[in-house]
Amino acid sequence: MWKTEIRDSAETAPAAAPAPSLGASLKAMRLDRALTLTALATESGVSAATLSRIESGQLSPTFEVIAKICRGLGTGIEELLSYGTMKRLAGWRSLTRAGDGRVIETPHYRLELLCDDVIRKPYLVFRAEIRARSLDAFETLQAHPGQEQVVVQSGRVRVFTEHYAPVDLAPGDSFAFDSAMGHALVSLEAEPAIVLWVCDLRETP
Amino acid sequence: MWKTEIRDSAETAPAAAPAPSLGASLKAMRLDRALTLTALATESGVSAATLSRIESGQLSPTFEVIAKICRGLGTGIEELLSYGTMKRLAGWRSLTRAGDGRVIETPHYRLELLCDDVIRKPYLVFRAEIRARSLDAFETLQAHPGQEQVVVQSGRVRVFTEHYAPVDLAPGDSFAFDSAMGHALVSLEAEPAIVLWVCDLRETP
DNA sequence: CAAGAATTTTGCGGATACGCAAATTATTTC
DNA sequence: GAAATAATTTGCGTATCCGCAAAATTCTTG
Repeated sequence: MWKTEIRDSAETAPAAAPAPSLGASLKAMRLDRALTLTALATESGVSAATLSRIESGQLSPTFEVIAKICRGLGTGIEELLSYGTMKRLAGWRSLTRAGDGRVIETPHYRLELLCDDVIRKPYLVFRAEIRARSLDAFETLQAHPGQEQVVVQSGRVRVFTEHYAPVDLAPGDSFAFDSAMGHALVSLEAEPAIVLWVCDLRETP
Repeated sequence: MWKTEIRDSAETAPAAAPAPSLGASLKAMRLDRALTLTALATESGVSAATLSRIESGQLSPTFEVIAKICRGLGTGIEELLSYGTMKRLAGWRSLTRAGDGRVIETPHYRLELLCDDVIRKPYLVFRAEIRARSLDAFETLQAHPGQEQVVVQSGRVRVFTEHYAPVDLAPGDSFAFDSAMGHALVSLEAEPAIVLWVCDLRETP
């Protein structure tokens, strides 16, 4: 049906936990920037002693000092925590032949996911057949965090979004929107319309 | 050419600083999930007293308890910290009519960006005309952080990627890959192939 | 509005983090 | 290779965190 090949992967970390080791990450980042403990101490306003103990894992720093350190390093917490710990998956690729995608059926759409076996992709791409013919078919408009974009392949579709007048799209047209608005697509013709759909579920920052 | 409409936006926050207020964010997140302090306490293993003092800002928690709280909430640190402080841009949308996208010409491709006036979109979608006929035309393979996915619309294309044998794609086929591998697309026919291209430049974490 | 339950806040004691300064270890220089 | 300098680690005292249990507050319910 579909397959992904993976070239090179590092072992997975304990998962959800915010950080395997703050100390190691901090040390790695500091050394990569060629900073001494005392230098970072002056830069961040956290004593070298404390930095030392954090790096050696014999102390769980206060949020206040974490913030100071980040400011001193000019970085965000997330980057600091994940530094050096990137479970990088290099050189992957994935192929889905025409018609071979995983299919999801809903009352209104028929979705065919393309290359959805890749876990780390932050977005989804699927081919959708728009079957709904009118807004009445929808009980409520879909709304969720993230954003999406459609490109019409064939047929004509009308896009309803919460705060706006509907927009009609012909083949070749593209439409992007904040998924937080309720939204729905309907076909304007008897024949189901086909659209390419890109969907990113991440919170819009 | 294109236009974006914006519905509602909140003012921007002080930027780089790791967190304006951890307490406020935590409280917001906890309340949004309809959790009581005691409930979160059992969930996270941090006493309700401590949680209370964190929320009211009279205590700078240890990294250890921050981690526990995140685990209890099933969230990452970054999301927790930025919760409620999102410079959210709600209800935007953007339309590009067929042929109206911004065009970028390269020796090998003709790219038409779709809905590229939306700044906060973490990915790019464009329609590409593949003109290159052989790998020789490329000096070096493109490589950059991120990942991309193509869906063939018409024509037949061959995808070269650094560590693999080339893959041939026919209309309807879709192919996703890590952009860190060198990559190039060529048309297998005289007529330029048309592909829909989704490109996410963010570092694969 | 009073009685009851649930949620949040406040004392308090023990544990821990943090900065200063001294001691140890690593690096450089003559 | 010894002396000097730089970098990191180790006592130690104070300030702060954190959990337990009790007090105060808010939310139900008759």
